[in-house]
Amino acid sequence: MARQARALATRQAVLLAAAEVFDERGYAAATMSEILDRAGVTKGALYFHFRSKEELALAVIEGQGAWIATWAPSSDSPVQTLIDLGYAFAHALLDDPMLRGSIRLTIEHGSFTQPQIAAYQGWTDLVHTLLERARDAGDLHPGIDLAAAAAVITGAITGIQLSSQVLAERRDLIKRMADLWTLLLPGLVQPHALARLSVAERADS
Amino acid sequence: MARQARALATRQAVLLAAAEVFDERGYAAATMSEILDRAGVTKGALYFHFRSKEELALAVIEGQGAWIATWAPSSDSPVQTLIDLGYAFAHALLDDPMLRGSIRLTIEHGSFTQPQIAAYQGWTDLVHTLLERARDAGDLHPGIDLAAAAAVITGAITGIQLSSQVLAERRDLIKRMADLWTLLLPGLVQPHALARLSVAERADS
DNA sequence: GGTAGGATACCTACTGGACGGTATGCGCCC
DNA sequence: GGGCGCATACCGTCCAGTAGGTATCCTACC
Repeated sequence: MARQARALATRQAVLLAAAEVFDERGYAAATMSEILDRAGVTKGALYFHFRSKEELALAVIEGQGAWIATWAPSSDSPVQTLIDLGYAFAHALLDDPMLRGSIRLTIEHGSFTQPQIAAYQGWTDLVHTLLERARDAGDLHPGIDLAAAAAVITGAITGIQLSSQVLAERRDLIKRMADLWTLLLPGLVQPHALARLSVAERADS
Repeated sequence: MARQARALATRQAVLLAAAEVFDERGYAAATMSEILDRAGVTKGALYFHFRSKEELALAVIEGQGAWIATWAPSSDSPVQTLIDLGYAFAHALLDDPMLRGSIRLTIEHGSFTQPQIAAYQGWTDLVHTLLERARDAGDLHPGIDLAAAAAVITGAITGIQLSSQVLAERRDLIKRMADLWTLLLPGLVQPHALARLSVAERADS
């Protein structure tokens, strides 16, 4: 697997361009030509690295896994970490074309079905783990169904992000995220824990 | 505008088939041929009623407006009505292909941008109105930002529905809706009002 | 350290098919 | 009998993917 540095660079260029185009047009409406142009690469180069349009899309979707993998807890408090995760995700959506394309492809449950489920599951698992820690810390209301709460939270964030994109090109995404936590947290965490949380975005990571 | 009955029938057949195909494949991946086949109609008939693929899609999106227009409040309590609206929407998503296609097209912020915003806005306005009534009835926490809450609720329902579709083909949609209300309501309504609500689906409409 | 030779990385031109849309014609209801 | 409603055949375009060639790099042997 001793690849050349140049090869890795073009591969990355293709991935980035593909993520951008997929994000803007969606899978079916995206054309290889536009990806080619934007990457500054020829067809031969692209099809050397990716055997088909679908394989390219799958590689873009994989970007989510990479993002999750590099993410690190930001606080001792699990719930605060969950809130911060939401904001980190929001900022990544605003800044990182790779994640944007990945998210759009995931949301478009289209021809390829399996990997989307994996991507969704990755987020839900992450949230679920944080909720478990919060429960063990005694921060949550007793009797909360963690799996249900994790599914609702990931689903809600998905929808918030989507509606913010359609209605305002994500300009109000951060505010919408704050609004979501304001509404959700009272049903999730106990008052004593709620008092210690910063619902608005915090200064540090 | 005295149209023939037959014409209206084929127009409806085309709309229904289009909604189904758009729902299953998305706008770009949907082909006119498949819509034609499923509607049992020829190209000439379709293009007599709709001048282009885009115009057909817009007509499908309009189905949402029709659904909202026919919907009627189910309870004296505004919040209960809001909850019931969520379940009614969920059932319509499970049963009504027209609404399904319309929702998918709305979610796919694609080539045509304007009407999606209108569709989103229709839902948000409806929720906003119900929240206003709830506030006037003294059911909500004081100081709640109604516009923000309306945006979060519609966004969250959008996302719940979407993740339920991707992960479980909407099989757990009703449960997810119940989970959402369980989490959301404590942050929205005051305890005395919460006690009177039925979060789970009710027997009547 | 120079070069043979194979593998890696990339380029260009092309193809086959599908797709949205149109032109034209024809029967049937009012 | 005229226009509404539909049928059929056709067209130009565009797109994913491929064929086949070329350049660039790495390794190894002398």
